[in-house]
Amino acid sequence: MPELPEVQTVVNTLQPAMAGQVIRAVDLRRRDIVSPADIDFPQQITGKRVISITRRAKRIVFLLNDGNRFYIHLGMSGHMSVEKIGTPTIKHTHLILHVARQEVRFVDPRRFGGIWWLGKEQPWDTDLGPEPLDITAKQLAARLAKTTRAIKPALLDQKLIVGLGNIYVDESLHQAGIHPTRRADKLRPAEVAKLTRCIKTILRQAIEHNGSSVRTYRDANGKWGSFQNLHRVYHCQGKPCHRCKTPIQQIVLGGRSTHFCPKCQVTKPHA
DNA sequence: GTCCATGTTCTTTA
DNA sequence: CTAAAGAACATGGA
Repeated sequence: MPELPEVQTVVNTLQPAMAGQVIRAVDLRRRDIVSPADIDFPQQITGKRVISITRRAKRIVFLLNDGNRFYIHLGMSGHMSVEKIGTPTIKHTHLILHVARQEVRFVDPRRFGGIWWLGKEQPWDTDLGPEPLDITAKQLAARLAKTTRAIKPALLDQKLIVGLGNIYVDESLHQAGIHPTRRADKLRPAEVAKLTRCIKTILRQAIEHNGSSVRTYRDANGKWGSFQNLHRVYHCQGKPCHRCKTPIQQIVLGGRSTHFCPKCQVTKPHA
């Protein structure tokens, strides 16, 4: 469920429930969702105050008053929910934090997500590329120039740029008029500039609409996002392109379902 | 039963 | 050696 806009929305909805509050009790129902495995996570966070909840890439980062940090990654099926005390738990509820007069829960059926303990160490995100809302066209161009892969799998690579997943790569490439199979290192500077602008526009709009609920995604208050109603290509195969009426196509690229307009998204740069 | 899924990481191949 | 392609992870819904 989670790409940058969805994770940002979850962060935004967790903040009122948790920021400045003490974690009074911790119920970790599956220890194996915490990395590294030898950390006593409940003991580390019980009684600590949550100073801030922020987002880096698709990670939800918690800073505690003792300087320790940890992050939650939602994986494919993870979600957070703020509940009244005693609300019946659903299947696959792995963690319950008792905060103020509420419970903050982490639920993840497929368990691709989890909790990572960071401690107080300074560098912890060196494996991640730059944030898409901050990146310049020049920066993105320099990174794309280093790979011969197709632009779509390149943009999905979190070492190259973070935050984008299958939905927002397809939507961004469509708005930029770039075919997903184009070689990343063969894009022209003007195309990369447009792509950079389109990525930012799409992500900002998606955040305004509280993300895309294409399957089961909801924010921590159980509210659905609405950006799925504004998708131009993702899951729109067969429907007429918004700009040229050509039916949207769906192919498999890099093992991922990929949606694009065969007319608007050119396979070769203009002469 | 089959196929597919908003993600990441490990293994295999070239 | 490196980069890229493919498989794997675990569960549920169509």
